[in-house]
Amino acid sequence: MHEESLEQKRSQMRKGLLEFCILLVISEDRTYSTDILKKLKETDLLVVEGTLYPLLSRLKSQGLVEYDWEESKSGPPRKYYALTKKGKETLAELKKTWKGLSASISSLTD
Amino acid sequence: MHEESLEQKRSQMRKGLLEFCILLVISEDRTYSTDILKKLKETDLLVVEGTLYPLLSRLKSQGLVEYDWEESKSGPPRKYYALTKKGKETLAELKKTWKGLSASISSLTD
DNA sequence: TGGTAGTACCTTGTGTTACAAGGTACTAGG
DNA sequence: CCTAGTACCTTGTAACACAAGGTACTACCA
Repeated sequence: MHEESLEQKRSQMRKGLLEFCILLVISEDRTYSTDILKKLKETDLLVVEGTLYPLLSRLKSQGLVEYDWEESKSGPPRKYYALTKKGKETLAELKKTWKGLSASISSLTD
Repeated sequence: MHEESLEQKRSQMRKGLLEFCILLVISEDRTYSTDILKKLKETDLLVVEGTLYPLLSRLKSQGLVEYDWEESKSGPPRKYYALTKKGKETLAELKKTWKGLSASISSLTD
């Protein structure tokens, strides 16, 4: 409510792009959650654990990503995620959508 | 659910940008709902009435837009919307956010 | 041995919101 | 006066990000 509406709108803008960005990050290299969080913070897309875990599960159950367990020297084992074939195809489509969208909006912002 | 997930992701991408785009459209010129819907369709951002009306009410109650009634020759009177001072300020901030975001994502898509 | 810190996984509850569907009411033309 | 076109709005539903809380593994050290 109240006067945090600007920040609320900002996070709303990020929201819709989240899933897309996570697919992008995973497509670069197999990674696990903490790493993903770190990379997204670097690119201005704040996410928290409570958002990321359910999202990864969703992508898994949609067959877009898969994971392997890997031991860690500094704690419990990690789930390393990678895109499946279907995930790569979906990502390619989303990139097109993104290009179209960002072009449309850029034309409005002038 | 099932295999509409691509389209679902697409619409999810559009979602977060919707409010921003509506502010953009209104900033160009005072308009009313049907006109807004038309313009958004031209730029790939599909919206429906059931989404737009509550959204406009929300923007109104946040003090970002205001409206005047205007008679129409082809039906009931229309609410013509325009940005308030606060709306313009907010939009300027959102434009910055958009620039940052789109730059970040573009750097990932290469 | 057992206590603390760090890391990693996951779940539950809440509020927001887009959308589908349905509803009211005004104008104009036949 | 009845239909078509236009414009406004509401209700119910499902998805989703986030906050908060929880479990469990490793390593270090007293």
